Amino acid sequence: MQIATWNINSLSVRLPQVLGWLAAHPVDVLCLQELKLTDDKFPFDAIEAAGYEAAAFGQKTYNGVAILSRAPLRDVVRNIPGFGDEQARVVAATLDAPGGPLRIVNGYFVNGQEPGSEKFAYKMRWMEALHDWLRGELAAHPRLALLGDFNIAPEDRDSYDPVGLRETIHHTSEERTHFRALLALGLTDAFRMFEQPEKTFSWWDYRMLGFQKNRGLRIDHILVSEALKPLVESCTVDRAPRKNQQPSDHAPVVAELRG
DNA sequence: ATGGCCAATAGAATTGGA
Repeated sequence: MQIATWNINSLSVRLPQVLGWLAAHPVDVLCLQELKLTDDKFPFDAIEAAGYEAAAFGQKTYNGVAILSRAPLRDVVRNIPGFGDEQARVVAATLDAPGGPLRIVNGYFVNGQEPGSEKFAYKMRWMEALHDWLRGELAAHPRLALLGDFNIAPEDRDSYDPVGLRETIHHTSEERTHFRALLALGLTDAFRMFEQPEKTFSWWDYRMLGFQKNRGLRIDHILVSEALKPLVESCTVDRAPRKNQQPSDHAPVVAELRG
């Protein structure tokens, strides 16, 4: 089976591209971020017609996440329990898969704007809360995958300019420490389980011909638990949708799980 | 000179993204 994540930067604008991509890549699970719409405007009918159930958690203008799944979803959690958050950034759900129940956690991590800013402090608090909540989630659901837009380039090789951008947003030591703390829970970056082309990224700035020059970052990730790790057969970035007319600035990341 | 684009809101300029 295949699980995927894609920050689509407005579902209203990108719904046709999402449906088109799903038609060509009928993944079992697709986690979306930056819906930028409220749940009453979520296109449940079009998603259902494409063969998917959706657990949506949106808000007006900003943020918003959803899990699309071919199998029914249950035990849906919206945002991090106990962490009061005005912003819709997390949705989690369980589905039945060949090897047993699969827990999907979809996160739209805080951008953080600039180190030292209030938004950066919020990013740190948010990641600490996510980390602490995930410890229990992993204990309750050994077969767990954390997918989403992490807004962190975990290592220098995940950035087009690691020297020029050292300690800037997405590259700071603090952010990378938080990323490693997630790994220390027993999660593995599925992308790095395999040989990958140099300079593989998942986001490119709309400005400055970012995509054409491959000036990008790898900030969208799929992390898998110890129980899932032996089942991962591949993990790739699909650059093709970034070439669409009116593209999202992010590309989908897809992992193949055996079974 | 450190930007240039894109989306939402509103109905022009601002906020946020990364």
